[in-house]
Amino acid sequence: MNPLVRKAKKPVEGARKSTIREVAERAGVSTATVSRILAGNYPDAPATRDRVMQAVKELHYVANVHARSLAGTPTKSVAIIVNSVVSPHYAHVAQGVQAEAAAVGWLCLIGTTGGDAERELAMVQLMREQHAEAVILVGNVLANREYRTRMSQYAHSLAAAGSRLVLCGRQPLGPDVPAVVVECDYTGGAFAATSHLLAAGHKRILCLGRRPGYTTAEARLAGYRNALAAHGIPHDPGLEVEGTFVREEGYRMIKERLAAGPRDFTAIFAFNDLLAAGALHALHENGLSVPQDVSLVGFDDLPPALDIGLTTMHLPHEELGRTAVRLAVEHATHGGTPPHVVLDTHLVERESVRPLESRP
Amino acid sequence: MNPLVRKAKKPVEGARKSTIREVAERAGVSTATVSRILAGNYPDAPATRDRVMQAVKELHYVANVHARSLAGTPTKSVAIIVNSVVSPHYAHVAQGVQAEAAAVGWLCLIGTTGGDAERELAMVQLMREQHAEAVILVGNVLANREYRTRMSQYAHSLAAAGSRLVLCGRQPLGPDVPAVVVECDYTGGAFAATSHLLAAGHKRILCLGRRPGYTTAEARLAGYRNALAAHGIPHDPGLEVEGTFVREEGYRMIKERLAAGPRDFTAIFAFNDLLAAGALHALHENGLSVPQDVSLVGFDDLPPALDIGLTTMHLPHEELGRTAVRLAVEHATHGGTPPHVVLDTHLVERESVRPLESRP
DNA sequence: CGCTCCTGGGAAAGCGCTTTCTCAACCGTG
DNA sequence: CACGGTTGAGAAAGCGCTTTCCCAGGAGCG
Repeated sequence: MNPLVRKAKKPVEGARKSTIREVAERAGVSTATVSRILAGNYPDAPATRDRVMQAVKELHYVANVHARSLAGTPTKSVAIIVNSVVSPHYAHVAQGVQAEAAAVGWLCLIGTTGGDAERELAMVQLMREQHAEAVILVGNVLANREYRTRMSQYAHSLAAAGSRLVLCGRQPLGPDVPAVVVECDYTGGAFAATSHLLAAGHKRILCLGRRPGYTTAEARLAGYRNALAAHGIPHDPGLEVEGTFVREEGYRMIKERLAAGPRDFTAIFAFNDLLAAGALHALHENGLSVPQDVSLVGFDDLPPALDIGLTTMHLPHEELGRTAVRLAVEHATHGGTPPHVVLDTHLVERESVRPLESRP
Repeated sequence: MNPLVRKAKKPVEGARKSTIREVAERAGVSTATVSRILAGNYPDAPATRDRVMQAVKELHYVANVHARSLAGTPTKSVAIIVNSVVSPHYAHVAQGVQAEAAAVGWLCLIGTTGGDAERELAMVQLMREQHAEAVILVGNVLANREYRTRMSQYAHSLAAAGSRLVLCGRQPLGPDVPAVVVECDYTGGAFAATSHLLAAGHKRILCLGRRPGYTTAEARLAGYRNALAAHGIPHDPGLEVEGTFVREEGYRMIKERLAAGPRDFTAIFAFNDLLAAGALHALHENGLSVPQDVSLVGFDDLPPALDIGLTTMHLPHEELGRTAVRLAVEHATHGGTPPHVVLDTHLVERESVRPLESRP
């Protein structure tokens, strides 16, 4: 049933958790009384109350969540599933989710997939078993046919169980799939970033991070192309460099390109800041400086950006996470069609762009 | 009882989770049979098996973890509590924890404290209710008397319940407190970092991040002082700058110091990379460059380090997390005295240190 | 052919809690 | 002093699952 392994092993010592019965006995009352006093929603005599609290303290008693859940006072929780926690974008979203969950007293479960669709599906399944109020999926994934089908199924069964699937920074699965969607305007952002470069007079703009089939990459590429088109610049596929969204790739892309022949671009639009950082490194190694020789724009406005003075598109990462759980909660409470919100992005100007001098 | 709020709200629609009984009825068998077939640990007739699996599929059935836990097949989980997920160090540790947990099929719960001891205690309590196999506490905290007492109590009651408290990158609470400890050799690392600067001929070394009462800061300060002493350099309290471990603070420290008077140091040892990044920024603003004018060493070897070419102490962040859960598991299985391991650190040389020219 | 031995599956007893439902005691009133 | 209205607390019924314990039927044996 469950695709994730579960090894069974016995603890070596007979460690025991104290039960409500033991507390009741020690306090000389019934379990019902203990339960009520702990819940604090019932008239209670101070004397009894004290005795119970005393027993609780002495026994280090904590209620068993599982029993409590079964009996009708479930602990709410929300699950977040990301590629990796170390990637700044995911980390920020996770932070937002965690913060918002904590604010309403919910627990936060977390799982990572390493970018593997198979593991992601398994994680969703696991979280479904946990009866999380919402399962939040963040970011990039290769959205092929089979994946969509399976994920739609999960969305449905999650919804049938009163939970929600939340897609965060990811395109909707389809019109009839009951999934909450919260994303940023990637296409618009990419449009703005590219336009910024175009406004500075750049015409040969390399873009880094093309990745067919991956939703986030495709959205940015679309924005890039739209901007070019809007400025009447012919679109050159040779300027669209393929690769994943990691630092090393940015480095590789530029290194290889500069090694391959004379420089045929005056600016770079990197699809994320990591890529930009890697690219910058490669440029420096080739004696090129930013923005003197090459202008550079990133996407994300995450930690590396500030350190390298990168002009970049700011994304409301943490807000993405917060909104995800807020929306999930609201939707679970009020019902209706699953919301789909698009958060805005804006350009943050630092020191990596300079107008292109028009040569006479 | 529970210090965290729990709001109760009713879902708007009658969303229902299917139960094992419904599956049993649909398949025309008893619940016992369904349970056994799902567990797969019992001889079963293929025909029955197929009927059951069919029903499971049709009903989108997933077992209720809570019921299952109660009935004796608990889902194991491990909880990690950090200041914040966005801080790279915590993120890496969390990644390690998550990965290791996933490897043994455990669930990973996460909570953040924002550096507040009160919230940390509340989180431990919450995780205790969840019956996590281990509660992992990461990093810095103001370890005052009251905090220690309370945390020791939690350690004891966690241990009494067959769980473990794991302190990650934090000093032990005391000899008789049943807590697993895994940390890095901060003092040794700080010693090495400072020695590296000393070996390059620097004698006036500013150190950034003094913070009395905070264990991690104090360990680094001790290493710094030890190194100075080992080289017979008189120890100047005026060179120990106080502040928290964030970028802005590093910037502030250097900015204020340079504004206050002539530069009285030739090198800087920052207690973490964020501080170093901030300091670098301030140096640049003052027309000082690294390593030409000032040598700089950081601590952590986390993302900003690579981008700014920082020579720094490498810490095995992710390994810290992995070890934490591994140790907790082992200790829960085999018992004995709680282990205490210290992981090694090493210097990573980049381009931020240069030998001091001895002026004639 | 009568016996034991497997194999497959049902009944039912909990796991630890919450929550009706019930009831005893006690209060103040007319 | 009898009586309705509080207040405080117990008994017991589940919540959804796992797991003994138990039993029917067929295979294998002497």
